[in-house]
Amino acid sequence: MAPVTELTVGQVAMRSGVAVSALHFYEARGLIRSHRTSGNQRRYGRDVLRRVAIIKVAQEVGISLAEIGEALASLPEGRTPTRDDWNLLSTAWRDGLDHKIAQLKKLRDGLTDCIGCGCMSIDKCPLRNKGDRLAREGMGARRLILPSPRSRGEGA
Amino acid sequence: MAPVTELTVGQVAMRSGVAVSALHFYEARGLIRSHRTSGNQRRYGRDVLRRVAIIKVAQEVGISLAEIGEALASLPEGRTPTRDDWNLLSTAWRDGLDHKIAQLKKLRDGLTDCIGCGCMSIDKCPLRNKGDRLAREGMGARRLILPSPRSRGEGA
DNA sequence: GCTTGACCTCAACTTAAGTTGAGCTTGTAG
DNA sequence: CTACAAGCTCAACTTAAGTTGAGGTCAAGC
Repeated sequence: MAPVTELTVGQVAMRSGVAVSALHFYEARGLIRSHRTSGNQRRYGRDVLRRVAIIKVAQEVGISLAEIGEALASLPEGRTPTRDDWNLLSTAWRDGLDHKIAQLKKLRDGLTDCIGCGCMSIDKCPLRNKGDRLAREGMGARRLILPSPRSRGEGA
Repeated sequence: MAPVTELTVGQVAMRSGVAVSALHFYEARGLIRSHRTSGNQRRYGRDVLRRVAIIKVAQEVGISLAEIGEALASLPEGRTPTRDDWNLLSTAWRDGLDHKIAQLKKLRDGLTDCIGCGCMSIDKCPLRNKGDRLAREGMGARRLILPSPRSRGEGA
């Protein structure tokens, strides 16, 4: 029984519930790391399970892989989060989530107001008129966020 | 003063705040319609503004173009929504929004619980263990929704 | 009558987060 | 020692919602 602390991709996939291809992908993105055997196969330390768990939680919260990567990388020495690190991360993420919920509520209330209102006259719709601002501020509910390299849609 | 009721793409873009290319795109998707001049240029009726307004609101709520298209198409004769139609649509969408908010709240509460907890031991994390279910139910917060044609990630 | 500017089509590119497949290597069990 | 499972790399594909660009037409002002 040599130290079985090393895990293969397949084992990590099984235990973490993410696909092997996803693990490769995360590694390419720098979210997890591995070393290789003489035969070029990946071996992971057990800490990878923690990292993957965090990645999954963060994703559910709506954090992009890029952001997750930054958060993990910003930790001292890029170490796998300790309990304290995790407190920091999860607190920040929870706050983001709170914010998103608040935005959605605003939107819902707008929509509620809108239901009986004169929306159909286009110009005096509360949602149309405050919704714009809301959307431009970048809430997370849009399916795909395009940074839009050059915005050329200037009004007038 | 002949009926100036006809709008060019550019005019619609200006008045609705969406790019010309997006209007083309919506048209290709069947969300809006136009007829053409002898010179093959698009002309829109004023109702297009209403449709576009609705599309934008629905998008903010997190509805995909496909769903919006279906909703619009499901109206009798595929007409541009009347006030009553709009009531129906917006009510349904608001309910969806409510649901999404509820999901996010659950997630946030899980995260809150998680902050002080023994998460880092991976196995006994409440979020890890109920979060899975939550996520699989398909909440809207994930950035990109992949229908995943064949799911092959069967556990054990 | 010609030159802008708005319009047209169509194809290719973008981002995110992976998946799928081909073609090849490793490792292990019988 | 030889299969066969698992691993490897790399490229191409997927979805959503458009954008960007090339190459060509239309309309209006001067």
